[in-house]
Amino acid sequence: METRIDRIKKQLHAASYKLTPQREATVRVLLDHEEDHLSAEDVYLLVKDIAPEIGLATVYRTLELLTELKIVDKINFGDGVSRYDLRQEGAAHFHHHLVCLECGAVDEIQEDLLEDVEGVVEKRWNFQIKDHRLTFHGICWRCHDRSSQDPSQ
Amino acid sequence: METRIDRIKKQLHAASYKLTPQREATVRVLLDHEEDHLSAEDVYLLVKDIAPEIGLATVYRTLELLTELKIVDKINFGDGVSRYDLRQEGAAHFHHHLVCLECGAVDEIQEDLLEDVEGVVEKRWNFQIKDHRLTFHGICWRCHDRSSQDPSQ
DNA sequence: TCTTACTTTAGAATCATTATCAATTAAAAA
DNA sequence: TTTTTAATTGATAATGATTCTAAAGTAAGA
Repeated sequence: METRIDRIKKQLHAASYKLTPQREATVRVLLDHEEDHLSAEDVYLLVKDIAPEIGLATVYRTLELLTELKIVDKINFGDGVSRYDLRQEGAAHFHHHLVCLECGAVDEIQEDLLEDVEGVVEKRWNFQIKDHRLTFHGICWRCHDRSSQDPSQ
Repeated sequence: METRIDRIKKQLHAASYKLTPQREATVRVLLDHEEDHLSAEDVYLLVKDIAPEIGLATVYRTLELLTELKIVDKINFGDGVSRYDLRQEGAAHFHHHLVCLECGAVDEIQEDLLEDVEGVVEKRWNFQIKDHRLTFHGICWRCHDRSSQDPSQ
């Protein structure tokens, strides 16, 4: 069985990059935290557990490289740090996010939902869409539930 | 006739802030560059033309204040600086952006377009939407035209 | 083995943003 | 009008994320 790492390795080779031990460790961390939205610093700290000799600069370079190859997406929720998010394999577009203003949780929406909107934008603005970023800010279901149970709120 | 500045002044007063000369100069710059997406540094340089004694920190503070009052929106296109964009008066939500990957131009879409999508998200994910950020990355009509005229492309 | 190109590390440098603090200004109270 | 109080500002220092640099390491091909 071909693993996800193998396929990423092929993508790197196709662009004439090597999957060095440092790069592999970084990718593994991203795979192990697919649900999260890690900053470079977060990734660095996690990678150090499996490859203690790695340097922060290498993590930054690797993340940049993976972004270039569209294996990860770099995203910014306005808190001063860039976050890195693995793309679903084969996904044409980046998935969407729900950011809770109350607890700060970030949930993902894998469904596209934007087909119609993109059709309108392409035609009406004559803009050839390659990718998108869509983030909703609001109150997540957890905080919603919490405050409806708690009469003090 | 009540001007836009007057209305902003009222919004500040309602939140018990003053429209100081520095703040007024900053707002004027934003009004005069409504089409642009200025960084704090950009705003600072422009404000200096009409209020040379102003400090960079004050510009940052003013932009933060205006963001808090939802008079401007802070947005990040991934180039390492925050940009500040006046909200349309009375707009419930932030407008969308088209970022050209070729020439870097940023165009605005004032139409909402997301009503249906937001309805789905609110219901299906039980998420109470307060605002959104939507940016499309692709090729703008100008670059599109250019390359269709130029056979070398 | 020799050469070449790629990659890494550690730390310095850079750049945007935020914090500090004394000085200024404006409004409120007397 | 004077006094008091709180808000605001400007200069600059501090912070924190990210990028750059230079020397050393690594791997692959000739």
